[in-house]
Amino acid sequence: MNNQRRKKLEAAGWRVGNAADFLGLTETEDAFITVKLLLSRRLKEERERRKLTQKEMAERIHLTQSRIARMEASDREVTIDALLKALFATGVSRQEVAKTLTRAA
Amino acid sequence: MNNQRRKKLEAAGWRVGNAADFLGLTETEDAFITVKLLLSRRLKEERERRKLTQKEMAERIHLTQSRIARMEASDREVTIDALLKALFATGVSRQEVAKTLTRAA
DNA sequence: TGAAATTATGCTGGATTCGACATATTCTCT
DNA sequence: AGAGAATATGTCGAATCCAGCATAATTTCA
Repeated sequence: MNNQRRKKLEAAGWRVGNAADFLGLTETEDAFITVKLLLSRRLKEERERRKLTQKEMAERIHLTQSRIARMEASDREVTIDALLKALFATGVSRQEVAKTLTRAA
Repeated sequence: MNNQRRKKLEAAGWRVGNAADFLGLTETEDAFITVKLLLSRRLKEERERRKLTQKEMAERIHLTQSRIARMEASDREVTIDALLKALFATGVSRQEVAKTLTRAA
């Protein structure tokens, strides 16, 4: 199992090594997790582009460092709602978000 | 206040007639609600294009009619996560979702 | 008009997520 | 290696969301 897939499964709440390897993800789950992954990556890119630490980023958009960390990790408990709010608060436009979603998984 | 704005405010949990008219929404809130509105519209369009009732639609993607109704209404309690899952379950692709987000608010 | 179908809204208990803080782990230098 | 910065993870109470069911309101059409 490659690393990309491993991360995707873990984000979905799977523990690598269980039945997911055999069952696979449904297309719906796959598309959903991909969106989440793309948005979390974009959030991290935005932060790095601005050369900010997670702490600094958090302060600017009124969150905590831990929350930013989990968002960037595309953690299970993080919703797409939360990611979008963070991206918009960071100044990313709706059009840019749309473009991000077209990226290859 | 036009109808578009009224719906947007109500979706955000405002009761029309309160201070929102004077304060306005922040840009972040506005972008977020707009995304939600565009996705809920798309969901309704998909259903109507297939000439399905909410009940039929609900059965196909394993939800209830009331849930579909609230999603299409862009109800406050409905998350973007839920809307995306419904859209993907309906067969809309990630690329199509992205395109939907570029529509005019 | 009025019955049937369709859509919208009220409610509730259980599950999930959020924000916040503490602490652990990893990374980056010298 | 070791200090300090940066990032990741554990936990918890409060807030929010979800599924499901009942019922109200609206629409359709004979």
